[in-house]
Amino acid sequence: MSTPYLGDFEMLVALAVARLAPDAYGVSIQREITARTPRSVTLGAVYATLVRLEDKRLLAASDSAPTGERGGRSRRVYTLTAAGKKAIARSHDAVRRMMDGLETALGHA
Amino acid sequence: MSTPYLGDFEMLVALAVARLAPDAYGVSIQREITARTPRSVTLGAVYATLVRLEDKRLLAASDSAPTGERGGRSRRVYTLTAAGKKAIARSHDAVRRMMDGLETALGHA
DNA sequence: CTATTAGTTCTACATTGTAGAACTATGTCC
DNA sequence: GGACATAGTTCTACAATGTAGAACTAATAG
Repeated sequence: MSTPYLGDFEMLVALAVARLAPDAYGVSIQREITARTPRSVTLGAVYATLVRLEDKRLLAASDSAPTGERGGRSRRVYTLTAAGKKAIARSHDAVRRMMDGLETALGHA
Repeated sequence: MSTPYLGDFEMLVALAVARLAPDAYGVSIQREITARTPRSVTLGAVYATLVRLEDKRLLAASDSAPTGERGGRSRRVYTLTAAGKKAIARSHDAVRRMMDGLETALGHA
């Protein structure tokens, strides 16, 4: 299959990974999304989505060393692959094209 | 439930309805999406999504009179409700906020 | 060695995405 | 009016994504 389109939540997770690089892992991703959007996000949702994006090779993962803080165990850290960046671009592009010239009609100029 | 977030395909269908008003119906919506994006779309997918968006009161439907053309039977015509416009704005906004300042990092300046 | 904390995985289910076949209504032409 | 072509919609069935919450694991502090 060629580069897929991302689901809406996959899109947010992928963008969070891009923002947080090179420190994107489950907890920081959840924090980033809830901080920047009004959307409420559980950790379960984030982790499930990370696994799926990794399966599709849109993200690559590696395990970090423990942090030294109390409870600071090793993190599973994600980065975007080239295919991942392409998937973001394609998905966003489709929306952009459908929105083109529609701003006024929708009332949020 | 307050205004929901749209799935990625729901978003494209809702935007097509906005573009095509007041002539948005199954077939024209499919045409619009395939014309403006590289995404392939079956009619089954479009109709299923229209029903779901109508159930959620994001779209309102009415039946038109037959067109007079050969085979031109009555169409089920859709328009966006206020809640529908809000859902588009909310969904797009979440992505916009997550993308903010990220353009260069993703390589599609 | 017990408590506390950061982090991840598992389980289960709801919603959304998708394709293709079946069906229905309209007009044309003889 | 009845065969037929055509525009349009609905149905059926399943795959992928979204979601919540509980369970689990690994680390440090005391």
